[in-house]
Amino acid sequence: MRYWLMKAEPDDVGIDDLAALPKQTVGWYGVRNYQARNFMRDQMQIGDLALFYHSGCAEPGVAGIVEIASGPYPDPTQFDAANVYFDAKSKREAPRWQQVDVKLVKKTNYLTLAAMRAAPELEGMLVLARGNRLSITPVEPGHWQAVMKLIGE
DNA sequence: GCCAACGTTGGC
DNA sequence: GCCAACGTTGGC
Repeated sequence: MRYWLMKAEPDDVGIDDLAALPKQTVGWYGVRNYQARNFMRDQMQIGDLALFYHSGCAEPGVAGIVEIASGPYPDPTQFDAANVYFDAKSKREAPRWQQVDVKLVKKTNYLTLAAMRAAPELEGMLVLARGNRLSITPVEPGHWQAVMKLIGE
C-alpha cells in the first residue's frame, strides 16, 4: 500500500464539498498530465491513502485524508465537448485520460503549505520541491507519518 | 530527435 | 496580476 498527495482546487471540489457528496466519494476527473495519470493507472491500489491538498487558493495546504476507492477508469469529462476538460484528441475506443474514485476518510486539522515548508521532517517531500506542478505525487511513509503527527492524527 | 514557442500551474 | 517553472506542441 502506498501513500499519495492529491491536489484539488477548493473552488472546484474542496474538502467540505467532498464531505457533502453522496458516499463522500468523488471521481478524480480532470487530470491532464501523463505522469499523474500513470500514477492513477499503474500504481494506485484500492485502499491506498492520500493527503487531500488544497491548491490554487489563498492558503494552500493539507485539508484531510482520503482513500482510493476504485481502480482506474476513463475520465468522462474528456468526451464532453461542453466541459473544460474536453479533449478532442481522445477517442472513446482509446481513452487518453483515466480517473479513480476517492473517498473521504476524514477532514483533518489544516496544515498550511507554509507550515509544511517550516517542518524539517518534511524536507524532500515532492510537493514542496521547487517548481512542482504535478497534481498527484507519491508520499514516502516517513513523510506521511510526519504529516500525521503535525495534524494531530 | 531537437528545441523554440506557447500554454498552464500555482505560489505569492 | 505577476512570473518562474515546467509540460506539450509542432516545425524542421
